Amino acid sequence: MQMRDTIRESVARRRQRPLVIEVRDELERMILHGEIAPGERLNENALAEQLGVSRGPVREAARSLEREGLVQAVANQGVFVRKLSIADALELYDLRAMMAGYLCGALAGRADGAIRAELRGLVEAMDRAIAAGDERRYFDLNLQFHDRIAEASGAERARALYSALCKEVRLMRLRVLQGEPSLRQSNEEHRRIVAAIEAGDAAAATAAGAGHHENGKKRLLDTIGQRDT
Amino acid sequence: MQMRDTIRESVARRRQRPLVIEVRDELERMILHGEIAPGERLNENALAEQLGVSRGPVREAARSLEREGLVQAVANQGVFVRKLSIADALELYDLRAMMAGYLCGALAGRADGAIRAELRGLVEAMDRAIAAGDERRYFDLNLQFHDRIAEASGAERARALYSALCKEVRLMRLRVLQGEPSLRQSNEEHRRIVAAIEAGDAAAATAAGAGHHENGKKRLLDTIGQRDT
DNA sequence: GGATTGTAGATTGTCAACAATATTCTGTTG
DNA sequence: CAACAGAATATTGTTGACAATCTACAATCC
Repeated sequence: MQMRDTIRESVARRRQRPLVIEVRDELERMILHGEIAPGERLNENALAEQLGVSRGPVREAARSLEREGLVQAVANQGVFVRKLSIADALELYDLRAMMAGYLCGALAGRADGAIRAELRGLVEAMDRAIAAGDERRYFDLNLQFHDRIAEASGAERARALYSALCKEVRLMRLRVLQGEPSLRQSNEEHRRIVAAIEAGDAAAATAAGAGHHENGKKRLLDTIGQRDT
Repeated sequence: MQMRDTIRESVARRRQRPLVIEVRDELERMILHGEIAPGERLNENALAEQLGVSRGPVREAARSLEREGLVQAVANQGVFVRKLSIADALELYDLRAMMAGYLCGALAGRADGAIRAELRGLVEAMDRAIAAGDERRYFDLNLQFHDRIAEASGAERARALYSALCKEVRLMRLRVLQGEPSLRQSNEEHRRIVAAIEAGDAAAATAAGAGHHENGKKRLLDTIGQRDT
């Protein structure tokens, strides 16, 4: 029974963000910024008052965050910011790497001139940031680089999962000041990813994308001084 | 600040499933059984009355399902059962295959005698089901086989994702009556998975697990008569 | 006759109050 | 003084009501 698309489109354009979404985003921000620490409880009353809404939207937002893995609900006790074990974190890194590989592989099969140029430009900009010793800028560009790949890949579900996994990883709150050599190495990997995408080589792009993300796991293992898988 | 375990245990025992969870499970069941068709709206009032609860829990449950990908919420219009495009479905099959591969690989590194024996037993039982021409039983055992791998893998997040992706795939409501030759082939792949796990060969187990799940995608492509990736 | 506008009904969004449960505090007892 | 019992408090679970918004239909105008 689908009517004219023009109507549906205008409806979609007119729709405004419901309060629940606003609340969810704000809670997510608070958690990711460490304003609510892992293991801490999300007090519905306090949050509702603080955000100027009633408890309903806060509860709905919390359910949303629960499915995303950022919080855990316990019956009659409340929802708590998730506390990651080392094993959890290692698994998250694996999954994120897999997802990144998939996104890169998907993009390799469909990248047009615009996104290719954009990715090349980002890699060069990161080179300049390294040369200028601007780690903060490198960090931002790096984020943008991976976001653009995810968006342009056309793999909507994978992009959403990748994004959620990145957020979950941030629950660890690891300080990853990398230093110049590490940055240079990282951008070299970016270059390999772009090369594989431009060559239309999906397998190589998958491998390059996944491999690049496995560094996070390696750093974590170095930090805690283990040497296992 | 942990007090005696006896108290904590009794608390854990006493806690009952909140209404939201019950509602979520019921809604999920209705959607997966096609009682609410893709594209259809979830009427809060009607569902609340039907389930004997108020709209609050229904709304929270819907948010939960939204994150899981089974429904989609539109502001001021309601939440709708997600309608999958062919592209969506293909992506889901890919992601599920990846996740299954990861689970098999993880299990290869930690499978003890009990789970090995259990998996072997399931494969043999599936053989017998094929011989008896009991497709329904094969279907159940197959589900159990993959569930047990997911549980025993120890990869909690991956297991949850795998489970969610399986549910999403079911939104397609594809009839997959396979016929005996296809079943035989499928169980042969199961055997390969178990062999790789028992050999402790993570790479082989990953490949076998992923490969096995790519059949679903092939069947879908056959069905719609395409030959692309 | 077709398009537009206005109105009525249905539905979602939000809230505040009440009930059920968990946590904390305090006094008592062995 | 430690452990327990019970009250007091805080917090979550659930509900029904009200406001905002959308959808469908009918009356009006060109």
